[in-house]
Amino acid sequence: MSCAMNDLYTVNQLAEELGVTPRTLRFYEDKGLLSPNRQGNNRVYDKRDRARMKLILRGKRLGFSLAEIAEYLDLYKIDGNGIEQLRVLLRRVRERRDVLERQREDLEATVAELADIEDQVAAALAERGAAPVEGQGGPG
Amino acid sequence: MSCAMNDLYTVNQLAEELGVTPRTLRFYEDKGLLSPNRQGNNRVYDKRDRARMKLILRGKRLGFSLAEIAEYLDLYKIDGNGIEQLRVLLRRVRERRDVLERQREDLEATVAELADIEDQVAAALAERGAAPVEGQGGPG
DNA sequence: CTGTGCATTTACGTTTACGTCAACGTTACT
DNA sequence: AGTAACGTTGACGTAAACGTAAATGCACAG
Repeated sequence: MSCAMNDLYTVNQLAEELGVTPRTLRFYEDKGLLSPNRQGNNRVYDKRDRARMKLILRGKRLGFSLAEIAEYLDLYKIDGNGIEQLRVLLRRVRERRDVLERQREDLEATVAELADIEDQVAAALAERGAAPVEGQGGPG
Repeated sequence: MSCAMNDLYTVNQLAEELGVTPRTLRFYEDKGLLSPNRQGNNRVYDKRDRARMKLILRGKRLGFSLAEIAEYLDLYKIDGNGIEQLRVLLRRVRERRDVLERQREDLEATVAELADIEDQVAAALAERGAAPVEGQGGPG
C-alpha cells in the first residue's frame, strides 16, 4: 500500500481530483509552473502543489495564457527581492489588476446583453403561446 | 477618392480602427463570424460589421474561443425560429450566463488576492525604508 | 521470473488563431 | 506603358496547450 496519510497525491490522483489529465500536470511542470517532490522517480504532489494548481486553473478560466499565469504566480514570491524588484512587482500587480478591471466591464456588458436576449426569447415564446405548455389561445 | 461618406470601411481601415490586422478580419470571415458586402471583389464593411467585430473582440477578451463566440453571436438570431429552437436558445443563453458568473467569482477572488499582494509589497517596501527614499532608521 | 499495473521520458500529432509570404488583379497617377 | 498602392486568394509557417503513442522502469502478486 502506498501509505497516503498526509494528503499526498500521485499524478493520476491529483489529475482526477482537479479534472485534468496527468499529461497536463507533467506539461505544467515542464513549463516551470509546478515542481512536485519526487519519491524515487515518481512525482508526489502535496497540498501546496494542489493549491498552486487551483490558482493555475483559475487563471485559465479567466483566459490567461500559461506564460501569463507563470508571471502571476511569481507575484507571490515577495521575499528575497531588492527594492527595485519590489517596485517592478508592484507595477505588474497593478497592470494585472487593470486587465481584470477591463475584463469585469466586458463581463458585465455581456451579462446584461444576455439578460436582454433572455427576455426577448421569453417574449418570443410567450407570443407563440408556449409558456403553459398547452394553451393554444395565443393572440393570433 | 473612395467616396467614404456612409461609415464604410475597407479591410485595412476597419482593421486599424479596431487594432487588429486585415488577416484577422479575413480569417473571421472564413470562419463565418463576419460576412461583409463586396464591391466587385473587395470587401466593404459597414457599421453593423463593425459592431459585430466589437462583440467578437469582447468575447476574446473574456477568453472565449472563436467557436464559442460564433455560438454567442447566433444567440442574437431570435427571429424565424420554432418554439423548440427558442427553448434550446434559452438554455444556451443561461448556460453562457452561468459560465460568466463563475468567471466573475474567479475574477473577484483574483482581484482580492492581487490587492493583498499589493499591500504586502507596499509593506515590504516600507520595511526596507523605501518610501521616503532616504530614511535609514529602520527597526533593524 | 513473468506478468499486471502504474509511472516515467521522448517524441511526434493536433487544434486554434492567426502571421507571413507568394502570385496575381485593379485603380490611379504620371 | 510603368509603377505604386491597395486589394484578392491560396498556401505554408508558427506558438500554445495539450493528446497520443512508444519504449522503458520499477514494484509487487503469483
